[in-house]
Amino acid sequence: MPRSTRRRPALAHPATEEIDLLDVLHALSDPTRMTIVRVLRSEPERACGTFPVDVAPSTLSHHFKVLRESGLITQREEANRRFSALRTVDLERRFPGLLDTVLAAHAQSHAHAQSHTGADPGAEGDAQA
Amino acid sequence: MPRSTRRRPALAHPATEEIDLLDVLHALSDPTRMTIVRVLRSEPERACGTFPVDVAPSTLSHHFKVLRESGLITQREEANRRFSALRTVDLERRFPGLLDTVLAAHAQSHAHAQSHTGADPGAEGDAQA
DNA sequence: TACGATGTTCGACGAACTACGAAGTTGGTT
DNA sequence: AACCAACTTCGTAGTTCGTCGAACATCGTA
Repeated sequence: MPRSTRRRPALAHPATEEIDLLDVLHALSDPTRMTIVRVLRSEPERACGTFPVDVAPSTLSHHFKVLRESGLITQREEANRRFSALRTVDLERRFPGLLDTVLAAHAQSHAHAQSHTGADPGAEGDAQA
Repeated sequence: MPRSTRRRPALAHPATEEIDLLDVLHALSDPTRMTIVRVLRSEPERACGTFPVDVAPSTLSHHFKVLRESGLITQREEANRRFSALRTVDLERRFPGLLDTVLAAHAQSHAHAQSHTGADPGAEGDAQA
């Protein structure tokens, strides 16, 4: 008999004060993970399998682990699904303005020669970086 | 006889519009390189060998190459010295506020339980990250 | 000319990273 | 119970990364 209601080892998240900047920057420097973070910024939470990225489930699982251990996201289990959410409040507290600035930079980075069209897909439509 | 005054291959730098955010984030995610960038923020330029980092010359050279190719720094040759400088203007244009925010975050990241001492070395004194 | 100082380039090596498939776990459904 | 769906963990292949030492290039100087 299990000794508690949670069967899984319980997901490890760093405390807010323990979030390391270099870990965060490294986590964000991967295209797949950047896509995940961008999608997560426009939604409160989302199940792992529903992200517009094109990698195998096991690979995706790895990326979520990196994001979680860097402190960028939280993961919550519900039934056999795992929902991820950005730690916006914690991140804002730890590194004020960082997330906004980086994501704005990424958005601009992808506004090629079409800045006048005003067609910002905003995390929708464009998978990967 | 050399066909021009520059004997070396001439250093390659990405154009401002070509600076890639993920490359920048990756470049900044290394402790040694972050130290270099921090030092460079408080000075207009500096010779390679004068940075407070503890790695072999060849390793340092590698890090400078990564920083240069990511678009974070420029390098200028003078005699047998190579001076590096942050591309603050270009970076501000490409990714407004990014450098300031990241460096502020890093400074905060290292203000442990001593924020009241006012002893912020500010790129001086603490080698590495 | 010879030497020393400053940096770079060239392998090399181990560690870390990204990726995948196979197998396992958990929970809902038939 | 059998099955499917959603993920994770494990093992592994291939690549990239950070590091170093050895050798090389350039410039100023003894």
